[in-house]
Amino acid sequence: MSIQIYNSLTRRLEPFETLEPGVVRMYVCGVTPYDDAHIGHAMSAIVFDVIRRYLEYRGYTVHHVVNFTDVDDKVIARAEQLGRDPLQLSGELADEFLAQLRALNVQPATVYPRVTQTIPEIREFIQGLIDREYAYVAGGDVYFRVARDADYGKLSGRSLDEMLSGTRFEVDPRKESPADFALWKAAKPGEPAWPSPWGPGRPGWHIECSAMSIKHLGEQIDIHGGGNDLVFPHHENEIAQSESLTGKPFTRYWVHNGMLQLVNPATRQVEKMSKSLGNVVTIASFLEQYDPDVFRLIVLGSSYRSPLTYNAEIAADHARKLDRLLTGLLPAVGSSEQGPAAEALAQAAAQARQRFGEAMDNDFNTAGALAALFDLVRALNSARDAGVGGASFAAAQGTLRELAAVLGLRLDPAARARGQEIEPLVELLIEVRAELRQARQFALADMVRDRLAGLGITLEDGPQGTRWKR
RNA sequence: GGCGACGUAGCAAAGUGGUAAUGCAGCGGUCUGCAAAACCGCCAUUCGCGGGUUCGAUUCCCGCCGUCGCCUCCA
Repeated sequence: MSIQIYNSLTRRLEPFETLEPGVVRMYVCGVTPYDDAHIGHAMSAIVFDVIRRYLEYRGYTVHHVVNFTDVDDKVIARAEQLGRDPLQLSGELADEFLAQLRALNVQPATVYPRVTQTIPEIREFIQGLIDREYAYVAGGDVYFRVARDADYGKLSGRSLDEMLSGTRFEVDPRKESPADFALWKAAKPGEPAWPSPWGPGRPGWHIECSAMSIKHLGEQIDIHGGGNDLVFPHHENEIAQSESLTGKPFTRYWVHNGMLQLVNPATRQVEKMSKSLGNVVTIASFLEQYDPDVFRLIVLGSSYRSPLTYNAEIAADHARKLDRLLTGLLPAVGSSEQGPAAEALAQAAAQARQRFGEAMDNDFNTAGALAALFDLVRALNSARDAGVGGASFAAAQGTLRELAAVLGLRLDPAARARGQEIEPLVELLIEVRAELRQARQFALADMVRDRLAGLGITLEDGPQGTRWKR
């Protein structure tokens, strides 16, 4: 059975067949680095990391390209706000994001191209579109002529008529049609700009991905990925640009992940992650508190295409889930390598591997794959209790490690009980200590305070009770 | 309003035209000085609501309700 993969373009599950046998060309839209990366960005990166790891597990060689849109309106606006140089800002943030991806155990892409390093190819691309009359110059801008692209709208399921009738905005008079989009934007004073046949300017959004995809992967690729918020207009426009230039189908399989959404645990209402609500969860802040596997487990627990619900409670649940997985890797206590228990374990390991593959073949059903791993964990713990050890036990643990690694889980034993909120624990000790003081058991009470001090936690007794600080 | 997706136990979340994985939480038991961990068992007659197709639907179709994403330049 081959891998089945859901294609957003056809809205169907399709058998996965690559252009070139054994080789996968995969382009994933990365981020526009204009602010700290949050866990929504991490989700997308992990989704495609897992897809890539599984394809490699199945024997494919994967060429994986992830771009940085390091110059665009948002970057420029943010830089102006901060009084900084736009390219310096986006460069720093991009490097920071790469470091965080490493921390999240995301395998490095084959190449991470940036817009600012792809300007010649972008200019060439645009010129090609102009030559073929798919684009026109207007002032210092260049626009894509949507009307000339017969199947425009095929990815997002919109017709040009619909889009035009829905136009509520004032139309730029230089554009032939409101649906046309910018390929090249003339530079305003003070903005980063590159020379071009149409005057100094910078690439529009959309064009860079088409150009980088062709540059690094060729005219046709197997998988193009990104968040489903990119379906329109970004990916629609990429198809228009690429196919108009080459005359060939651009991407075989469009793969889109669902959005991460915050759910307020009290109200059960979905909240937008926004600075004004003060609820942005950055990758950095998550990793301060939890092992990277915890976030990965959250992502793996549901379908990559569905919305992913997140809140602090869910994070804590998944930290316990990781603890559970890790119990499977605790050492054996016995040493029996044969007998019914050892056989049952070997069988459980084989079954886990099979169920894992079946689940992953079915459009990367990571939740199902994970369920297989949990069953293997129970089998391991059972076998350990039954005295199984030695090579038999090690082999089954090896299977667990191997399959977990395909999902990108590190299963680092040091992650156990790490980073949990210490506040309730300290409060508890304070409460116990108050009882001791009440009972005039001062030696014990002082011991609690001294030992906590040794851990870097200071207690301060006052008239209103005990306060603590780190 | 248009296009798309989703709605399954306290929480998270798979899944299938034939009667509901898995994890967390909870409950009972084994083990333990007592706990913890582990192990064994229990925990949705039911899959947003209402119709329809079918011998049979959570799974297919229609409608409704709810949630989310997107709806070009500019913001």
